[in-house]
Amino acid sequence: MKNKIDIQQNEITDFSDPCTLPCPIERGMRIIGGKWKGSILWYLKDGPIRFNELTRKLRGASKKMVNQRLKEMEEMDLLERKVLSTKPFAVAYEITDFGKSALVFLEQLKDWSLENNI
Amino acid sequence: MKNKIDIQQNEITDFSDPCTLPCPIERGMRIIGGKWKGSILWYLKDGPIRFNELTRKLRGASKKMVNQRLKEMEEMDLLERKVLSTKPFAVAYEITDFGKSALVFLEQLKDWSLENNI
DNA sequence: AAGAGTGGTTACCAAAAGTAAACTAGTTGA
DNA sequence: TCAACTAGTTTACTTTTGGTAACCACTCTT
Repeated sequence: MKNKIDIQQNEITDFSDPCTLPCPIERGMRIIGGKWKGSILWYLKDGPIRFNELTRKLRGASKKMVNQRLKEMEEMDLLERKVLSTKPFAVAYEITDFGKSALVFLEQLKDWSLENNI
Repeated sequence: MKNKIDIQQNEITDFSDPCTLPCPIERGMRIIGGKWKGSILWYLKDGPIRFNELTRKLRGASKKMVNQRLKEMEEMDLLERKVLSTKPFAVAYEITDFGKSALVFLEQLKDWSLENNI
């Protein structure tokens, strides 16, 4: 995870960097709000999932996309990539504690979606 | 707001249309998750705001962007555009009940951001 | 009359994001 | 040996997004 820059204390205002955005909602959205990110985290909540399985669940997303998102989310410490020493080898993606902390509000988003027929 | 298509009952799977996405989290994200949308709604929660004021608050967003987002959000019934008959004329943007219903989880997102130093 | 503020619109351009399809390389079962 | 599955990577292409800057009509202040 990138270091946060305290925008109260200095004048760095590079708005292309999510960490310098003034609004915490905006900063949060840049972490969790990307295309597919929320869904991926949601699918991971019940246990590790393997790459192809995840791609199938996220119907409509290409392999490249899924892989890109997974890499980003691993860098942000939302999930972990684990290579299983099975034969043939497999890779499982597992949610981290930080990732789990985001589930609270993803659950609310899900409820909001369903309640409002979105 | 677009009509929801019941994906349980038919086989329409146009994934470019948010409404046909299988995951409610993904559908919700397409409504509220865009760049600046969350912040705009958050700034509107304490009362109507005028265009230029909003643009100034959203430091880093261009007039064009703000206007685009406002139009989208008006179409989605998240907010209302009201022309005030003052001289010179002014425009105020006001949050709707539907918009207010999203504030619950935006608040959670804000807390999550602050708790995790995002 | 000039300058600033209101709320935008427009044109142009660059960069980012997303897509399908082919390809890799190793393993396994028929 | 061949097809299929694992987890991707690469390519080539199209689409979307976003940014700057100029412009507009109107009004108010100086």
